[in-house]
Amino acid sequence: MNIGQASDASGVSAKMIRYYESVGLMPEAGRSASGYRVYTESDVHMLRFIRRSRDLGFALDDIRLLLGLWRDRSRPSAAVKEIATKHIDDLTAKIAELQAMKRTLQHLAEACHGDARPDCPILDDLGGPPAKACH
Amino acid sequence: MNIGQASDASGVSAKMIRYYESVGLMPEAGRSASGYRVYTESDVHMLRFIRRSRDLGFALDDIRLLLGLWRDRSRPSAAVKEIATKHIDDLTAKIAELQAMKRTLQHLAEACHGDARPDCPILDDLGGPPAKACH
DNA sequence: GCTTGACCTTCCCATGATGGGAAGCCTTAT
DNA sequence: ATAAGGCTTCCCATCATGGGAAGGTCAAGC
Repeated sequence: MNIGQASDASGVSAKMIRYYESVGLMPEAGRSASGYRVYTESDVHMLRFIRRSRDLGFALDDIRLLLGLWRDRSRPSAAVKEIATKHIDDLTAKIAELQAMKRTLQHLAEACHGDARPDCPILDDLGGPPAKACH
Repeated sequence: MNIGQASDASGVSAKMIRYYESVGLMPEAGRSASGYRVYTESDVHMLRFIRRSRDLGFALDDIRLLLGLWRDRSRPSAAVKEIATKHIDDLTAKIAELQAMKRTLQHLAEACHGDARPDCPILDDLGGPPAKACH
């Protein structure tokens, strides 16, 4: 199968398939006589694994580890869970950060008339003292 | 005031101050006889505005607009509120995306023993069919 | 005056994951 | 045989930030 078919079958763009190969996430693909990359069902399976991992927000470095554990059929599940738990913690922190931004902005936006008048608590806050908005 | 002092006073790194100038977010700074950038209190004020805006997650392009409105003392507050509201919507979408990842990962992690045994629902999901985890 | 250390300058490179596009070769169907 | 579409590599761009090198400047102490 050529890269286009592997892309369609896995949901990973051809561009990304080449990139994953270049950074060692995928093994070097076989080549046809004319130099085209050739993929097997097993490769497509691995690409789907990567795709799903990316969809869950794992970084490529994490996926590298996860792929290693996936291949190692005697891995301890604790090793996998550890990576996942760490990622959950990262997500939790990121979510909290974004929610804090959102909360502050909502307070400011609520206080802003949003009409033709120029006075604006949002700009007042941005330009004002480094005091934190209350909540 | 030199760039180091402006950095300390604004909380924006010297590296970033130069960058903001290079992309036109800050006006070109004045220069001393020897070529050092020279900053005024007003510049520091603008840098703090940028800093605060970044802390709230605004992109530099948005900050460019916000700075324009800040300077324009006859702006309609609606213009400011529109930018803020759009950003709140972006944050809301991003938060939802991360929460969906987190939820799925939590279900998977709960189902994983996390011990020395090799069977692992997390890897099963990643390597399995593209079916969605239930919730 | 001269040295030293802290500061400043510009320039290049790296990040992370992805896409765009060009120039050129290969394959397949008409 | 020709055209269309797929493949190759290579370079560039994103977005905001930091690291670091090579070299000029300033201020303080001797």
